[in-house]
Amino acid sequence: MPELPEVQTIVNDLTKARLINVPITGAHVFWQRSIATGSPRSFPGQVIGRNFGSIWRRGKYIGFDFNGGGHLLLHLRMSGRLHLVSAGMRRAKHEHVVLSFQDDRELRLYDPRKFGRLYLVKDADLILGRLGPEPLGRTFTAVYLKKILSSRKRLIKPLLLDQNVIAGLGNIYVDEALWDAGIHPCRIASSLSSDQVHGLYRAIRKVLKQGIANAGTSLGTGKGNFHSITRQMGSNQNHLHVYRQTGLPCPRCKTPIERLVVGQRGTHICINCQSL
DNA sequence: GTCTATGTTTGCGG
DNA sequence: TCCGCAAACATAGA
Repeated sequence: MPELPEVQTIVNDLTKARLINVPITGAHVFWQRSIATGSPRSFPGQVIGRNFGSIWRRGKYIGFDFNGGGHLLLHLRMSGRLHLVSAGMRRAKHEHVVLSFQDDRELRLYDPRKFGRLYLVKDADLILGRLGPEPLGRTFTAVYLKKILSSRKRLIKPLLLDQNVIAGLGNIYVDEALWDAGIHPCRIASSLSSDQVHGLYRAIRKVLKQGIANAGTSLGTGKGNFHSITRQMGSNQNHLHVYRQTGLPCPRCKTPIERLVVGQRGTHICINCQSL
């Protein structure tokens, strides 16, 4: 579920919440498989008494650096969220891991589908080492994108979703970027013209920046939506051009948006703007 | 009630 | 290398 803009929104809110340097006084694991490294039973002992020195994002991972060394990494996968609540709050259904802080706040991993994972590691590269560049970072340039695409025979959409090529794109923002650049998701990556690669490069950065500016995309109506740590919803769902807009007119040419499946993922396109 | 889709990643077999 | 599929799960929506 959370892609780069949603994860960045969470990290921004965690930063504002001033959790840095607040000692961890308790840790409880209610769903063992949420802890992906070591034994879940040893998890509390490894974090209690420690505190975070910084909180950051890499791809779709949230990173917590411990003062004194070591990292706690979190991937929210499909349905994971973080809740920051006061310690007195009754534990809600699906809150599977709880970190308690000395100032009576608790950070809780809420994850109905239980795919989210916490990693406790000495070396973050163990988990993040294979990720591609940050699409909003300095190493992600149009030249890099052109080089990557020119050697690949895969379809452009599954390639953009590959975290080892670019870190952080997911289904929503790939559909939006391809529409913005006027590229069909089934184009062979190496077949894009130089102009199309440049357009795609700009589109990727544009849709991600817009997603962050809007504090993420919160789809649907129920409590399953994306929201940040204080349950604040994002507003980017009001600015989508094709994603889940099936049947609605294309904002550029009014052709109805169509839904298809590409690489087993629901895909939304304007067949007029994104011809094959 | 039943069926299907779901924003992610990994690992398998071909 | 690449692709398709299944699995890890629960819930919303048709």
